[in-house]
Amino acid sequence: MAAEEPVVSVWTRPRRRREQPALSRAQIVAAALELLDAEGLEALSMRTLGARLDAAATSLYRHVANKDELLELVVDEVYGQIEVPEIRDGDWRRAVTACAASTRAALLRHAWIASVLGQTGLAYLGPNVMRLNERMLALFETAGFRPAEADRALGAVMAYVIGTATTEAAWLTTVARSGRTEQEWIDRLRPALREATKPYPRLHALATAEGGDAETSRGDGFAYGLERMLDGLTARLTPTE
Amino acid sequence: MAAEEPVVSVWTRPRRRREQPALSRAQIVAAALELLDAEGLEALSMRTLGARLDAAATSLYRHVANKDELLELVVDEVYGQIEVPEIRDGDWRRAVTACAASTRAALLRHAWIASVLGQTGLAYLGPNVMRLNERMLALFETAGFRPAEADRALGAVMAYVIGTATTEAAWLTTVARSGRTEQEWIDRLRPALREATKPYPRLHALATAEGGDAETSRGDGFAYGLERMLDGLTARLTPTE
DNA sequence: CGCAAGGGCGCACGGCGTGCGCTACGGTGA
DNA sequence: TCACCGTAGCGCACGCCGTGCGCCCTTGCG
Repeated sequence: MAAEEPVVSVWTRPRRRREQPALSRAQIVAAALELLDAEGLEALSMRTLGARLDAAATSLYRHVANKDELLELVVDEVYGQIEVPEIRDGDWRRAVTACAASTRAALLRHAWIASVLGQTGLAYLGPNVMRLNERMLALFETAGFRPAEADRALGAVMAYVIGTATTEAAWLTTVARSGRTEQEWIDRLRPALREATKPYPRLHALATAEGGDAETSRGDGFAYGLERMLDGLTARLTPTE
Repeated sequence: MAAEEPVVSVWTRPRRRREQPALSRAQIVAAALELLDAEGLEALSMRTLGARLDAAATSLYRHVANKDELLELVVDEVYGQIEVPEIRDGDWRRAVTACAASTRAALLRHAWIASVLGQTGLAYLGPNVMRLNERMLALFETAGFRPAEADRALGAVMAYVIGTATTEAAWLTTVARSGRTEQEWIDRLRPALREATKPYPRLHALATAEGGDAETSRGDGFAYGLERMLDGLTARLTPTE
């Protein structure tokens, strides 16, 4: 990583091609994403990011206005990883469920994003976010919702997914900082939890109950709430009376 | 605010009373909350907070381990503002709806919290969070859910509320930074939005449609999703067949 | 072959969180 | 009454951070 001998002859000097200016926005965003995934949000500084790219921190500012803008770009990159399947056999629930799972997976794969969503929200106009929203909207309209309600329905599902994933991501970040596996961390936390929940009988009962595998338990919880939300939305499409 | 003449005689020197040690954890948390509400997350530094309390930054560390811990305390304080009503006439939906509205209101009243939830989540053991969870759990159990499912149901509703409120809070933070009212900001943004959504017919239609009052529209969206979630949960209590 | 454009960088500024060790105050036992 | 000691408050300093400024060198163009 350290720079080589500074003495370089004219012949060995690396020639920088202007067509590939050694630094590009795409490269910077990719490196930032990699660093964030590997070391978390607080590890991302313009200096360390520059070092990863063999560049000075200030060089980045030729390609990115500031750190906040860089984060917006990285977030949009993550949204680009979310898949929206086509509806098969008119089964829109299956499609929405798959899309929700893909979103949750993307957010958990990049758990640092939970801290960033509170700043950017989804209000900005990144191309991947727009494309994603358009496709999801199409999905709900195909399911039978009129445009205005499709928007509401999409918002409801996404709010649930984001709420779940945000909470999970925060938890996973805490676990990761502890340097242990999720199960180890839980086992280690359990005595304190049992003690702390003593004044609260219902929480205490839950804390005492056996939990099974932590990861699948989280997945089940996510699926449960999503099912309920979809049940409620389905009822809007097929009035029972 | 500036310190007075440094020359003080023995007689005029202010006497510090040990019974009220000039600084207390509660005071610090209260001042931090005030500062966060007034100026946002990035305005909170240990130095400025100290200045607000006529104290040096490092003095705060006698009462608080570090800034992260301080934030946890403030978050718990906010959760203390959430009200959980009793169930009247067996109408648990009304109670849950009121509780959800109270939660949303608290989160929007302190919009900076959206950025912090991604770090702390709800996994920590603050007394107000515990009390709140216990009472909400009781609410769902009274509604008829068996304990394990009551936990899931509560988690689902809270995830939705947090997801909505987080997104709204991020939006409100952006608006606040612009120094304009929400409506002004929307009107100003609309041309850019219309332009950006051109390649996406469905988004474009939504962007072009008249919106009515922004704040009530947000409230309606929140109510819509919550209703759907509660519909889905209700179905679990009263199997149709 | 000279020149303008612009990418990369060294430097510096002001601000951050926080560890360390000193000071002085006030309650306590002799 | 007085010496003592636990502890709140603070000044200083360290190593980070984001980022503005102005210089230099490369490069493609006329």
